Amino acid sequence: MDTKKFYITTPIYYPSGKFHIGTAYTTVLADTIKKYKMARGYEVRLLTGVDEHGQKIETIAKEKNLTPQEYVDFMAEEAKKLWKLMEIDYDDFFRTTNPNHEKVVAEIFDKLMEQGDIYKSEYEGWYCMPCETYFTETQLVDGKCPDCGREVSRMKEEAYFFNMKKYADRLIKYYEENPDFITPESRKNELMNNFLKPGLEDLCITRTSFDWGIKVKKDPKHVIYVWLDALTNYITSLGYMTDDDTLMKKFWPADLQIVGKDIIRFHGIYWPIFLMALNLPLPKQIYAHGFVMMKDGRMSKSKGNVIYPEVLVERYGLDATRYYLLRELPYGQDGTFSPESFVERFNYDLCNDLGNLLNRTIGMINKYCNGIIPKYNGIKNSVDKELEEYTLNQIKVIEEQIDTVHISNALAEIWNLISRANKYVDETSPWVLAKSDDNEDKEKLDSVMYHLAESLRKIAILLNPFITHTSNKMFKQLGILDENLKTWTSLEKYDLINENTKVVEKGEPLFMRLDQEQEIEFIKNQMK
RNA sequence: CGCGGGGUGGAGCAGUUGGCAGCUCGUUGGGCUCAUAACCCAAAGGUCGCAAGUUCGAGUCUUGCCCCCGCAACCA
Repeated sequence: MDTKKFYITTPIYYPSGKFHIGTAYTTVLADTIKKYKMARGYEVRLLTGVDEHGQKIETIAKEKNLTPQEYVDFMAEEAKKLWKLMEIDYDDFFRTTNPNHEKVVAEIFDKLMEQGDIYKSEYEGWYCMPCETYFTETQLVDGKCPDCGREVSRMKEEAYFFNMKKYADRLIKYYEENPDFITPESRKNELMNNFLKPGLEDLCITRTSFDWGIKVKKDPKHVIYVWLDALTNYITSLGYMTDDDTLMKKFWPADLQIVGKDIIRFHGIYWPIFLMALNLPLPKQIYAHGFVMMKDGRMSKSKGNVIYPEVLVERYGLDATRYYLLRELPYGQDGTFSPESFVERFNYDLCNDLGNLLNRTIGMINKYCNGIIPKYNGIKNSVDKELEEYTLNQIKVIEEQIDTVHISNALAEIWNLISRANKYVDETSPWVLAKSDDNEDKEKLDSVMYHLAESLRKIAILLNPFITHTSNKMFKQLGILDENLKTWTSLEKYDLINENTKVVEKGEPLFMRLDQEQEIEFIKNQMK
């Protein structure tokens, strides 16, 4: 029996500056799905990395008095540091300056050239001399360079083009036959209506105006321009067109490629067409997420409203940061970051609902049961059955949400489960049962304590892919050490907790309540 | 008539195939005391952007209009 595989990718990020919270979001999202799939028994491969070539990198490096290579070496380390801080469990950190990648991309270029998919022509556009950059008509601001505001001139240069038109019909058909290929659906419609239906234009894939990139072998004054270079990382990472393509055979096609909505066009159109040209299967699903917005619009340094992930992780912990990001961005849409909502989610969701549920449960098991979780004794309270049924149903709901990448909804559903358990405490009033000498009440009390402990065990399993540290702390406080009780498959059962499972005597709060005003002020001061 | 998204109680949002308008926070009142002054219940509060239409019935479909945001091709 071969294990089920799952290949998930993030984009390779362009290291033109410090990585911000949006980049962290994409990566945390992918990492969470990886952890979930692993819990469900898949062999998962997660790819992330950096896209290191291009004019902009060349320019920035020059400004810093570094060679482009020195600059990207530095930035690659920065990215790795951040992913280490955020405990991203990637399997390959891909860099487009990888010599093997450079070699294969050049070979792919030749292959496509021979096939007749690439042809030589002329690229024409508005050129800004000082910036050494081409712009399209629509990019210009008042007919001037959008970067420096100076005059631009109409220029032509020799360039290679990819024949997109040839594949357009095939791609349209593929969209129609695979409704879940591009998600959310609104993005698919956007691509279909704006680009595919009106007819694709051929894509310029080389430049001669800069040097930092992969050269065309037979025409080395041409540098392969971003997309053919960057997109192919998803397969060169797997050893495509090398002596050892074991990984390629095993993991391609990708199961889920996560991208930001800004680059969906490239992933939804050019990438599949490149794959068709290479006669490779297309990824099963591409998901475009929204942006982390600020109250006053997009994050930008000029607005001084940028928040960096390190700040949040260092002060509030990794789990709070991951939870916030994953919870705050709705499916396929933008979400808003605000200091207020960060502190609120921390206090209400993490401290009050989750942390307090664990704390009160541990407290009661110590007070009423000498710290031992009672043995499962079936349905004793009128609401036991309802709680069990609700829980089992919620698990299905949550799985479905994660499977369809509705991560925020999945967390909301987990919190419904937490709320249900808090309500259960009130419904059963264990403190009343504890005062009774009646034997039946004693059994009822045992049942309540078991059900609470079991609910928390399940919640810890469900939360594990999202906030692993918290999940592990929960297991520890509950005295659940047996790995078999931490597996996803163990969610099906209700009576697994062993006799003589001893909870900790004094439960440490999972999250300490924040001073609202003080912390909002703190976060505001960190925004630049 | 470029395309897409959005306009729902004070704030932020859900609302699948049309069928009594929901959630979180806030407000007000109550309950409980196991717990991190946490938890639970209840109430108040909405002409669902505007107008017309289809229908027994529309936030949900059609048409027109008004606002906000993003994209518009070789800019990651």
